[in-house]
Amino acid sequence: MNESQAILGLAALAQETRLAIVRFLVKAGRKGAPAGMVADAVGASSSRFSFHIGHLERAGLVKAERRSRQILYSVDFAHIGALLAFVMEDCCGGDPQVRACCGTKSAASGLDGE
Amino acid sequence: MNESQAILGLAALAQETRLAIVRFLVKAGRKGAPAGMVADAVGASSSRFSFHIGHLERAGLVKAERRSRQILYSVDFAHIGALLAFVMEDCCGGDPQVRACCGTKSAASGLDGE
DNA sequence: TCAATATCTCAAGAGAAGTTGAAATATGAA
DNA sequence: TTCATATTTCAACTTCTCTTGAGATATTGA
Repeated sequence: MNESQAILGLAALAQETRLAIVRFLVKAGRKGAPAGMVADAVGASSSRFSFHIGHLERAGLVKAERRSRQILYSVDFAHIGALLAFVMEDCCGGDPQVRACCGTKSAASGLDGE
Repeated sequence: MNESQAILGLAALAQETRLAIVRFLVKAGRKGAPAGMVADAVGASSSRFSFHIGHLERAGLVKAERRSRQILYSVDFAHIGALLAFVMEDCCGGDPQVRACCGTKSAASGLDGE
């Protein structure tokens, strides 16, 4: 993960429709979900979905695999992890307060407990 | 941290000049650095710098404090932490592979050891 | 081959983002 | 007040992003 890859990844996540796609695909897990189902779930037309999933794919955040006439999309969890690691380490210098938020279930953000 | 705040934050980081500003301010630490020094460091004109730092400030990633005729900018580490936590928990469902990248010094990204 | 299904690509337009240089504002010193 | 310093705001421009609808491509089955 270098700087331009990170910028691509951050820009890919910084959009409502694309964030919704990622969220849905995360729920779908490693096996992924077909394009049409994801497009429906996020309320996007086929061309709009294609535009955004292409963005996510170019950024490396999702992977595609053709299964007969469908295309299954799935999240590349390792890539998202590497993106977060880049922001935390390379850009924030591994600052303890930043790391604290992620290390153990959103400790510093006060979202939830275990 | 809600979704629109997160999108603002991600978009703020997804730009070369702004990422350079954040990096420099992270090095400057809690006490921050004056606008002119940061602008110089990242090679931006005063108006260009002002445009981008305004973006970062609106996103909540940096804070400003006037010190006589200078304005000191500093990173809001807690806010960046909350942003990363949002992506990890709320958007990636706290997936173990994503969390592994950040929990213990970029384990899964293979960047460095302790 | 023909039709149906699933998805992608293209072109056009609206709107947002980024750059530039000039002018405005705020602060402090002579 | 006048000047110098530090920073922001504005207007004009170019470029990028997003949306829409129409048409193209790929796959399967009759």
